Order: sequence, then C-alpha cells, then structure tokens
Amino acid sequence: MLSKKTRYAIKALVILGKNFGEAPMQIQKIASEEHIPKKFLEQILLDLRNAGLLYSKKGAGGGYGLVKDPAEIFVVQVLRLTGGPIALLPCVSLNFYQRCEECSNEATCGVRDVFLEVRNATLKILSETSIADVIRREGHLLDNLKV
Amino acid sequence: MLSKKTRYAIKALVILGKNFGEAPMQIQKIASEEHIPKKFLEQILLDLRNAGLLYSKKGAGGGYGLVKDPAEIFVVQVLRLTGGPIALLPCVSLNFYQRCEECSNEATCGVRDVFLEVRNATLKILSETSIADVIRREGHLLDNLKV
DNA sequence: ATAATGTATATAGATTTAGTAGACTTTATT
DNA sequence: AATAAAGTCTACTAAATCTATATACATTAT
Repeated sequence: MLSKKTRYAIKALVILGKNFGEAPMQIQKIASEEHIPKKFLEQILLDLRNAGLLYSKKGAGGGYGLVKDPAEIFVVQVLRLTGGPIALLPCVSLNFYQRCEECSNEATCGVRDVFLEVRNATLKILSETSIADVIRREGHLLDNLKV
Repeated sequence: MLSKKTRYAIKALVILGKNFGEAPMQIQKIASEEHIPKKFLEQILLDLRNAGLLYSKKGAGGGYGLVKDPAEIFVVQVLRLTGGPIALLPCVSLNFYQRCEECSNEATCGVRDVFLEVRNATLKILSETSIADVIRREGHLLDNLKV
C-alpha cells in the first residue's frame, strides 16, 4: 500500500499540473482543495522541490509550480521520490533492493520470480503514466459519467 | 511491500507443496529449512490451518500438510489470508476497501483510475499463479542456471 | 509415563507513519 | 521602513503496525 505521503504527493502534482503555466499556487490552496493537512503537505512539497520537480516562490503571491510539463512527469518518479515501494518484495526492487534474509538462493527462488513478474507489470504502467495522463483520465471518467 | 508474515506464509506453503502426499512436516523443519523464526511461523501456520489451507497433526510424528493439491492453492489467497495488501490504494482494494478520506470524488479520481489498472494487472498474475506454479518456476530457474 | 509435537494468548520491542509545533527567511505591498 | 503573506527547516510526538518472543496448555505416539 502506498503511504499517504506518496498519495498526497501525486495528488498535489496533479492539481499543480492543471495549474501549469499559471501563477504559482499556494500550499494552503492545494491543502484545502485536496483535503490534505497543510503542515504535512509543506514537507512533501519541499521534498518534491528539492528533487527538482517543483519550483517555489516565497513571499506574498508566492507558491509552488511544476518545473516541467505534466506530460514529462511520470507517476513512477513520484513513488520513488517519496519512498513508496513499487516492488512487493525487497529482493525484486530496482531502487530499494535488499536481500530477503531468510532466502537461501535468490537466483532460484520461485516466489521471487512471481513477484518479479508483478513488479514488471506494475512498473510498466507507472512508468508509462504521466501526470498529464492522470489528468486526462479524470476527463474521461467525467465524460463517462455524463453519458 | 508484503509483510514478512505473508512472505513466510508463501514460502511455507511452497515447501509443504513439495512435500504434498508425504507425511506431515514439522514446524521446526520448515523453520530451519526456510530460516524463519519458529515461534513466528507457528502463528502463521495456525492461521493458514484455521483458514482451511492446512491440516495439522499433534504429538510425535505430527506436523502440517496441505489440505489440497498445490495446483489448487493460489498466491492471491495467501496474500488475502495474511492481510497482505494487493491494491496500492485502499480505494481500489476489493477485499479491504476503504475510502480515501481526502478524496472529493472517487468516481472521477484519475489517480484511483491508474491504481485500479495496476491492481488489475497484479491481481491477474497472483490469481493465476498457484503454489504448484511457484514450484515449477523454481525448477525452470534451476534448469536455466545449469545451461 | 514421557517426549514430541501443535494450540492459544499475551506481551514487548522496534520501526514506521502521520501529523504537529515553532522559529526562521524571503518577498510584495503599502 | 513596516507589515503581512508566503515558503523553509528541524525537531518532536502520538499512534499504529510489525516482528518476534514467552508461557502455559493440549494431544498423541511410543
């Protein structure tokens, strides 16, 4: 399961994606629109900024904005930045690999092999889906509801 | 990420799967072969037994065994029994559904839509893969190493 | 009778997560 | 220059969860 931190990060990027090209948006506004605790969101946005995804502007009229086009930011990046696990086993994680202590032979572990397949399937989706895609999906869902 | 409980449960079922049709196998033996803390494994096997996956036999010569053929036990069942999350968001979980508190409209949430796709991909693999398949995969991995 | 095994419940320690607090810095506006 | 509106940074705490251990008990084979 993703942490709330990761969930909030994605949602914040989506709302900032919708705002791309406009004036920066305030933490307070994002927090209240997405119902995210403000102080918690502050930390998250700071992380995303330090990772180079967001720019920030201090002082009155300040706020946050995306550094690049939402079509160039992929969901998988957000998971990795916020420490959200992609793999279901540490031994199949690309970026947070850890040996399973109990495992006698990783190379022949059938369990690992299954979860390698799962990880690949997950990774494919998340690395092909951009923030812009997420926004597009919202549009489609809305259209479908109206029909 | 799966809990160790889930990981150990799958590994225990795999070793019991290899032993299917033989005399029951002792907790102690499973624990030492798979390097799982014995007392922890006791609880896990008990859960799997109470869920109807294993039978047990007390006393000397006792132990645990699979109730049904390893080809009829699917990895997805084990995750569900041991509380391992399949979905990455609570709002896309079939068996442990929970609304995302912060979400204004689940029906049009693009983030949810993406993770619904991820869940479906994961679920497909895990519900098509049996304990027998895991054992088969180990065989293939071993063969490939030898070549 | 004894030893080998599983059953059941409680509890403790460690880790992680989620959220809060508070003091500080920068910038626009008046 | 003063003030208010923002973001920055670090520390802390509360709660939950996970992992593991302890202990007493029940059953069965020999």
